[in-house]
Amino acid sequence: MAETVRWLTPEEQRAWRGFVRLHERLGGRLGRLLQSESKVSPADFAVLVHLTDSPHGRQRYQDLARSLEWEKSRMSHHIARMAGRGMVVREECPDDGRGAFVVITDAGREAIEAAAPRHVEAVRDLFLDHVTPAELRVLTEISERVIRRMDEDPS
Amino acid sequence: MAETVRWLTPEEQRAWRGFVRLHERLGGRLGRLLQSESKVSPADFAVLVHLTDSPHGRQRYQDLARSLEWEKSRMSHHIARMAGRGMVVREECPDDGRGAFVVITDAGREAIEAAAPRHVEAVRDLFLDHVTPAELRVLTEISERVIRRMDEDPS
DNA sequence: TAGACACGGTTGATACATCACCCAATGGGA
DNA sequence: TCCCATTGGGTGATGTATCAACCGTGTCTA
Repeated sequence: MAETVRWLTPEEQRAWRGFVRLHERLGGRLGRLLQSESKVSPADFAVLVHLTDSPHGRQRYQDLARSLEWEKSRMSHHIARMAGRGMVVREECPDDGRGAFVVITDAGREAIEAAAPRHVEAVRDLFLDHVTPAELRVLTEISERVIRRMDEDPS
Repeated sequence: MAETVRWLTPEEQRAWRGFVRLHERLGGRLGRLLQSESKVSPADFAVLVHLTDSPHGRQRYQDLARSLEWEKSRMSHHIARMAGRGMVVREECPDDGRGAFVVITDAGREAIEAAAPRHVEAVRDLFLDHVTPAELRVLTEISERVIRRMDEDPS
């Protein structure tokens, strides 16, 4: 079995390593920047973005988890910590006795509004400004195609 | 200041989110696969790959940290855990009283040789097989260009 | 040759992710 | 109507990442 492995060609190897490293570095910098300048971690940021995108700044735990592709356990722990820092609150759901909402607070809105401009600027400085529109289209297409494949085949 | 932010255009937004999500999903799957089938975490895997690439399967902590872009602290903690599991050993450095080597063990070699084929196969199945050679070249170029920029400007 | 400073690595505290379970509410059949 | 599988969420243990502070060793220079 091990003898039939199709190892990566040099170009494939280079592409794959480059891709992995790109994300590592980019993610690292953006994360550090967010955290150092605004007391909002990348995870916090993602949660807050989704909440501000939702009506009344509220979402069910599960829906949030699905759109962030987090496990419910992670969501639960993380929201608890964020609630502890006053950025969100947990709210019971009257319709469904089991369910719960997570709702953004004023402090949460302030936090993300403070963090967003620097974040967007950094995404530009570090990434978008160095990619041509044509390349960007290729990247978008690759990403969406591969993600679609993974959706179809939950392995 | 907040008024002068160049927010992302819809295409940029789509590209950026796609890129971020692509890595999240791909990384998640590959990591889970690695861990579930071989008792080697993605971090372990990276360390072992670098060690097998080095003469005598040994490298200085710092060198390893630099090429993986880890902090020395992370390296220290992680190697300690890997040593606990018998995949590597720590070795004093005679030339430099401060320094130390990390050396792969036979068990470490077995572990990575067991894990690599499945990993490569998954990288293909999930990613490379869905990207054309031309797209792959674009991706490589983007990655290397952006990484180069970050090297030049350590912000 | 004595400081002073840089380097290589370690440690402990804290935050975070994941896993394996748990629990209660729900909703569909038999 | 009862039963039971499913769903929405929570919990605690464990492994991992990050930060800051630390320590001994090496190196440079006054």
